Amino acid sequence: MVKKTGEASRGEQNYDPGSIEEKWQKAWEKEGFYQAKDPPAGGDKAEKFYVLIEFPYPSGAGLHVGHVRSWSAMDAYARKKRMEGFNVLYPIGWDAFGLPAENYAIKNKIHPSVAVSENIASFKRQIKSLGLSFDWNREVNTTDPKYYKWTQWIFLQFLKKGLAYQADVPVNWCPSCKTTLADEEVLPNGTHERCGAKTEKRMRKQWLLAITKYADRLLEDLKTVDYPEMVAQQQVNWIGRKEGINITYQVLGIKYQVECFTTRPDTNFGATFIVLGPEHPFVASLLSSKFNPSTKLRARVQSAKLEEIRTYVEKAKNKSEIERIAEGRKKTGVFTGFYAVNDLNGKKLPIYIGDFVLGHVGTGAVIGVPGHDIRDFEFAKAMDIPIVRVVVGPDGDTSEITKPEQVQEAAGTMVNSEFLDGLDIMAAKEKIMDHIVSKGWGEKVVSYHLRDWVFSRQHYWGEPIPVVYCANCATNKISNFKFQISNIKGKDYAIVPVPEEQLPVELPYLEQYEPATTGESPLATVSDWVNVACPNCGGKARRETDTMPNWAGSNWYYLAYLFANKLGVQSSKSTREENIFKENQEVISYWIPVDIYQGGFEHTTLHLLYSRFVYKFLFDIGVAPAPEPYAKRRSHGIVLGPDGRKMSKSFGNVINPDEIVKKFGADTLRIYEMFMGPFDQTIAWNEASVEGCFRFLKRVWHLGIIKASAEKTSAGLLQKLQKTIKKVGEDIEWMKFNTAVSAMMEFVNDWQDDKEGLSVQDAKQFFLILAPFAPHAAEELFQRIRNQELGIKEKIRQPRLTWRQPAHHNSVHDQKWPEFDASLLVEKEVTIVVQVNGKVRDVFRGQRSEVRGQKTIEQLAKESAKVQKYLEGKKIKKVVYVEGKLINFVTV
RNA sequence: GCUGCGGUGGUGGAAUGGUAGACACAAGGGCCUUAAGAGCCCUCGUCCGUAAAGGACGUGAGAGUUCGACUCUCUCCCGCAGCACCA
Repeated sequence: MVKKTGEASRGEQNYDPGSIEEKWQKAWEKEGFYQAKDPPAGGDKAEKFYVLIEFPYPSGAGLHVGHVRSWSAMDAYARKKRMEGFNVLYPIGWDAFGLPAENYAIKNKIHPSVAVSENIASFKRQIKSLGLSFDWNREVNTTDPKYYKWTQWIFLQFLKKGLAYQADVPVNWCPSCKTTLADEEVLPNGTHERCGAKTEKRMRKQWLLAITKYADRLLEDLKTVDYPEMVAQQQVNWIGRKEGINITYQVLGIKYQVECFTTRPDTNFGATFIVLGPEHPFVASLLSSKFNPSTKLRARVQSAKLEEIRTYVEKAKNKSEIERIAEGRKKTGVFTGFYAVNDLNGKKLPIYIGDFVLGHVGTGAVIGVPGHDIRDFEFAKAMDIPIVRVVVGPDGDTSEITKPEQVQEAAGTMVNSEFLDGLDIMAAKEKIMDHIVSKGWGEKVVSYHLRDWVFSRQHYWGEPIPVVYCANCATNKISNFKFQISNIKGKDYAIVPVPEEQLPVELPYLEQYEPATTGESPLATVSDWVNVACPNCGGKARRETDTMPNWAGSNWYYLAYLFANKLGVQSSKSTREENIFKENQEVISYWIPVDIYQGGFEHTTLHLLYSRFVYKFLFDIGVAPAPEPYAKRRSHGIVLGPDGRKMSKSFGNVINPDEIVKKFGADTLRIYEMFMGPFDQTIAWNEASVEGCFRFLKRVWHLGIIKASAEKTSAGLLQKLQKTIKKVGEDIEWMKFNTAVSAMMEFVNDWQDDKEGLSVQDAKQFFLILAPFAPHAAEELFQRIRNQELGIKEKIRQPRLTWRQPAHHNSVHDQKWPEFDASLLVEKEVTIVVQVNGKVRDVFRGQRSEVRGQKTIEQLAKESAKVQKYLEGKKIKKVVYVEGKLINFVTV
């Protein structure tokens, strides 16, 4: 834009974010202003502060205003911490492996590696236009071989410790696309999100990480960290620790025992049946051709009966999610013909198969106590099994249980239970557990909802799992053989880890990266990559073709930032064993734990739990310094479209941050996103309100130029300034960004109303507290006022900015966070509320020195006609007086 | 069903036991302007009262604790999120 000289000065009076924001962004970047300092050997004692945001997945859709919301807020937080003198680390990187990138690539016919680097470039440009104080020097990218070398290394450590293992697990299979699917690709109705075909479950050998081994610690250590209640509770539920007992029941007539897990052994005298899940091993052996019941039993298990069982089990196993939901909680089942015996009372318990019993929960077999468990009740009703009452609830009902609402699940007193009678259920539980254990009928166990983490994907765009399958090693058990064995199509293979010095196992560049129709990863088709010499015996071997899930790279990225520039310095030919974590111990122990980790609620039981697990493992192998990675976790609410719906292309309600920046500037966008509402709450976008924030900045700008040179700030305005400094500081600390902004708005309103305005010194103070929120405007105003100052004193005609060496010492962002003058906070004038029976009847204002003392106030209050009206003819029973605040007359 | 969070003007929200509705948006009116925009000023919970004064009611519903409750306790209703036939 070309301006005539004469207009320049007038032009500069107007707030024009376009003309200042980029200029400052460049200046800050040039100065490396936001680069965190690693602990200097023995020097600098600046306390560290690690602010972490969840690194973005660089999607093709570009930056979302939701990103902006949380990053701006955390940026304000980080900036304030910096101004308080902390050595702040606020890094960013890219979580770029995984399905979304692969799908985006398939859809747009761009290779994922190309798509990712394009998307990163545009994300970067967008992020940089927001003036966020990220330390770009530490950028990491999970798809960079230098990075995933260490993701693979971590996997090998798991393997070494036996915590990575293979098992047959059900996977989602799309019969139409002929590919395995991740859970997130299957819609809740059981169909494939891309093609809409009904998916199936198939068993497949997968890699698993033994997170359940860490369940207790993941649970226990939640007490040592500061997470929002909702997040901590969700993890507790997800881990789902339950103490109970596995009771063994002898099956009558054959040599077989059924184990049932229960948390309610106290009700065991009321047991009338056993139900096995369709996946239970007894069911399988019953149906297998090898099953050969004794002649005596054959009478009971007729082949017709077996057919019935077979049909039921087949049907149950093939039931889709939809069918189960459609059936609701209706119970079905089939009698096996077998009985087991309850050692407690010698009762015969018929054994059923029912699909409400899940194979993976407990022991996959349930002891049925229909009087005291609603599902058991429903099953008993459906199968016509007797119901026995063994607990009397608080309602004292001792009648026969015939209706679901009579089922006594909670608190009560034992009956019909021999030596337990009369006991409270909790006491009974203790007593019977000891009894059963001492008799050898069962053992106390802890069960978890959490299950081991399936760590394989049959997709292209992920970290290759760094192992090799070698048949020779397996058959010949070459030199101190220590490998796990994998049986593939009937043949044994040794699972040979790729030697650490050969990492990374690079993902080969593939033209055809679509999921293969064999159910294998597309990598399986690359024979010159797959076929490899066994690192152990040198013989012919095959690489693992599965890749890691998209969570793998995000498990440790917050550690990678700490030595981002040292990733992959080693030459690939080296034979030296490296351990980048060990080599960077000093840096890691300086920065860890993360002081505040900010991210979405949706990651609570996924990324957040997984990364805690991985970190604990790193701690156990001696490369991480503390038992928990994140000291504090906070989550942000979602930004919805203007229509109150989730932003989505199909609704056409997506707000593009670029457009807001273009129209109003980054500062307005940042302020609005912080002002829109409480940080952890879901809020709909409102463009009109964005304009309000723009108006606020325009006002600040205007006042900063014309009303910031008073000789002395008036007492009233000065006090307001002190209050605002205090409030803004506290609100940032409490992450109440919305009220911090409104406090500044209040102040600016007062500033505007004030005749004289602020003194230069006081105006600077205001720009300091504005700086974390509107970094560009605050910087520009701060520099202008500074130039003005210098100009007056030193007669330097400096048209621009005093950005001199050491440059950033002049920046508003390198000033000390202002302190408020507590003595000025005390209001000279106070308002005393006069209440009669708690209702406000009058209000006094006056000098604090005058309007004080209960006697004085009581006197004043009683003189008020408004108050008299309500006291007339009443006897005052009590007077409540709060100094400087209120007086309340309580009448009879 | 379980767990967690929430319910306050036309709207987003503020108020952590002491004047409910800060701040902002929307709406209405005015000033300025040839006009538009921008900016500035005023009104703005509901009802009664003539506009003022003044009054009554009011934070999902009901009860309780308290001199005093949006705030604490209990019961219920509704909404959101996560988990869910978890034995």
